[in-house]
Amino acid sequence: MATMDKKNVSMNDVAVAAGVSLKTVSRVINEPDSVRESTRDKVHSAMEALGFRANFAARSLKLGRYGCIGVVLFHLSGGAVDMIDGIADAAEERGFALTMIKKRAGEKMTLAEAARRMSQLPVDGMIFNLRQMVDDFDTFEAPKDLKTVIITPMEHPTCSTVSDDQEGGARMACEYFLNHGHKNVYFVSGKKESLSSQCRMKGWRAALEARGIEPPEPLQGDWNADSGYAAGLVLADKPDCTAVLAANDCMANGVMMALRDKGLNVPDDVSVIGFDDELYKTIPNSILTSVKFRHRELGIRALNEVVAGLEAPSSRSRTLVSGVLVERSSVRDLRA
Amino acid sequence: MATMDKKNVSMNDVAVAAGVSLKTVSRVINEPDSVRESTRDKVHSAMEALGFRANFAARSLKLGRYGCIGVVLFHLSGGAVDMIDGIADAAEERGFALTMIKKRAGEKMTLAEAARRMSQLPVDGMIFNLRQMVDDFDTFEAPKDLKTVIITPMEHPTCSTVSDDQEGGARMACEYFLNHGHKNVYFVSGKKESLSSQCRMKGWRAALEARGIEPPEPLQGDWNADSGYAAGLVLADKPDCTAVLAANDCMANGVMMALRDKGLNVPDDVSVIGFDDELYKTIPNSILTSVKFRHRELGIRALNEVVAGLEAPSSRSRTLVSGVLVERSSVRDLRA
DNA sequence: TTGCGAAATGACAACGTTGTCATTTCGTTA
DNA sequence: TAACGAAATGACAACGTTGTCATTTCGCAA
Repeated sequence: MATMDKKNVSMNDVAVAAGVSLKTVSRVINEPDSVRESTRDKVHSAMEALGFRANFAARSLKLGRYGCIGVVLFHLSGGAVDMIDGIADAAEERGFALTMIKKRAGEKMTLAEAARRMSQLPVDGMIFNLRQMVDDFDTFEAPKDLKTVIITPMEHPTCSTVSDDQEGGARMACEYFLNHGHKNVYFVSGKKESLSSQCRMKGWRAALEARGIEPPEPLQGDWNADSGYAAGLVLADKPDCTAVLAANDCMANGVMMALRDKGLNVPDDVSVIGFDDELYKTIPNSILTSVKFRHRELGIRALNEVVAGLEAPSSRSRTLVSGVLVERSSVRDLRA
Repeated sequence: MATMDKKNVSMNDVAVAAGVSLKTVSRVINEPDSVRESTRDKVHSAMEALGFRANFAARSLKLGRYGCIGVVLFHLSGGAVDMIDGIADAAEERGFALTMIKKRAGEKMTLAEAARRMSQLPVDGMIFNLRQMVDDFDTFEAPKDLKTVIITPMEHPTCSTVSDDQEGGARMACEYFLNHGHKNVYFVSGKKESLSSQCRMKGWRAALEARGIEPPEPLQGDWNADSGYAAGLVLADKPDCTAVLAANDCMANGVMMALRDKGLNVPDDVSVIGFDDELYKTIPNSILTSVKFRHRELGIRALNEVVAGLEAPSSRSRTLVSGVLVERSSVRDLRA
C-alpha cells in the first residue's frame, strides 16, 4: 500500500533523500565540521522531513561501547534516592545514561548473578549498591572487561569499592560526646542485617575502646521510632546513661520521646546524637545533633570511579566519603 | 603477542571452538530444545571455556528491539523511591531492564527534550515522571513509534497518563472530617509549584464546596515541619478551626506541635489529617490519620501500561490509583 | 588556463547477531 | 537394506551504523 511506510528511517534513506552518500550523513552526525555547510543543510532537512533517529544498536555495535553504566540495586532505601541522584547527575555530566536492574523482593541475588544479568545489557561498566551482606561477596570476580564498582562499606579483594565512612562517622559522634565530658556512650542499633548499622556500631565500639572505656551492651532497634522509644525507656532507668548514640534519627527521636515521657530532659539529663540528619524535616525546631552522610557525593564518586576505570577494568581502589556532624543542641557539655 | 587475546569473544569463536556452525550456537542460546543434547553440551563447554557473553548491540540490531524501558526522572523525591521500586519490579517480571536519565538540577527540561534524548538510547518505550508543570506539556507529541506514558496528575491530549488519585485522596480526607461532624476544614499546602500540592488543594476545595461550605484561605507551606508549625500557630488562634488537612505528614506534625505549644490538644480541640503515612517511622506511637498513596502500585501500573502499549504506541489511556485513608486517632468525632 | 595540495565526498567492508531456506543426518518402517 | 519424513544443522544475507581508503571537487598560486 502507498500508505505503508517503512518502519524505521535509516541513514541510507536520509542519504538518498538528500542526494548524498551514506557516509556523508554519518559525518553530519559525528563530525559536522568536515561537511560543507550547504551539504549539511540538505542532510538536516532530509533528516527532519523523514523523522530520522539514529539507531542505538547499530551505532553501539560498530563502536563497541554503549555509553551506559549499569546500576544494580540490591536494596532501595531512603538514602538511596540521593545516591541515585548523584550517580545520575554525574552520569549525565559525563555523557552516560544509566541502565538499571533491581533485586526483587524476596529474591536472593548474588553478585555473580547480578553481574551475569548486567553483562547481557547495554553497559560499559557497572555499580552495585550493596548494603547487606551477600553470600558470594568474597569469592566474586567481576567480568574482566567490565569495570565494576561496589558501593559497600566492606573491602573487596578485587573490585573497587566506594562507601560512606560510617565507621568514622560513628567514631566522630562518640568522640564528640567524650570531648564534651561524657564518660560513656550507649548505642541503639538498626536492623541486624544492615551493614550500615554494623559499621556504625563498630565505630562506636572503637571510639570507646580507644579511650579505655568498656562499651555497654548495645540496644537492638529496627530503624523505626517505636524501637527507639523502647530503647529509650530502658536507658532512662540507667543512672550512668548521659549519652546515647542512635543509629538513625528516627530512633533517636524515639529515644528522646521516651526520655521525656520518663521525666528526663534532652540535653540537660541525657544527650543524644543520631544519624542522617533528617529529623528537621518532620520535627519543628528540631534540636537533634546528627551525623550526616553525603549520599549524593557518594553516588558521584561511584560513577566517576567507574568511568575512570573503563579503560582499565581490573584496576582497584577504595574510596571513603566522610560524614559531617551537624551540630544542634541535643548534646550537653559536662565539662566545667 | 601470544597473550594478546582478541577483546570480545563472538558466537563465531564459540562455533569454531565447538566444531559447529554459527547458527547452531545461536540456537543453543535461543531455542535450546532444537539442538541435540550432545551438541548443546559441546557448545556450552566452548562458551564456558572462552567466556562468551552475547553482544547486546548485535542482538538488538537484528531483533529491532531492546528489552529496555526508558525512565525520565524530572523530579526525584521521597515517594519516587517506592515508585521506582514498583517500576523496576514490574519491569523485571516482564523481562525488561530500565534505562534512566534525570533532569539535572537547575536545568529546565521539556518533554520534547526528554523524548529526544531518550530516543537516542536503547528503549522500546518510556515513562516520564513529571510532578511539576512543564512548558510544553500540552503541545508535546510523543514519537510515533515509542510508547510514552507520563506519570502526572494532569490529563494529556495524546499520551497515556498514570497518577495517584491525589484529588480523590484529599476529597476522601475532607469527607472523613465532615462525616465526623466537622463544619469546616483548613488546609496547609505544600510547595506552590508542586502538582501534588495543587491537586490535594483542589480535592479539598471540591469536597467543601460539594457540601456548600466556603473553603477558608489555605495556608502556604513548603512540605517541611517548620512551615507546618508556623501554620499551626496561626490556626490555633482561629476559634472556628476544628479540622486541619495538611498536604503531608511532616507539616501535619508541625501543625500538631504548634497546637500543643498553644495549649490545644489533638484530637480533643483540633483534628488533623496528613498525607503519605510516614510519620510513624519518626514519631513513636504516632496518632496521625493520613492519606496514603500506593506509589509502588503506581509504578507497576505505569510500567504495565508501557508494555501493553508497545505494539500500539499511539493508544491512549488514563489510570488513576486510589489512595487509602490510614485511620489513627487524630480525628475527633463531633457528632452525638 | 593549468597544476597542485587540501578539503569534501563516496564505495565498501565490518561489527555480532538472527531469520530464511537449503542441506545433512537420524530414526523408523516397509 | 532401502526409502522416507522428521529432526538437526549449516550457508548466507541482513539489520544500520562507522572506519578505511579511494576518489572527486575545491581554492589558490603560477
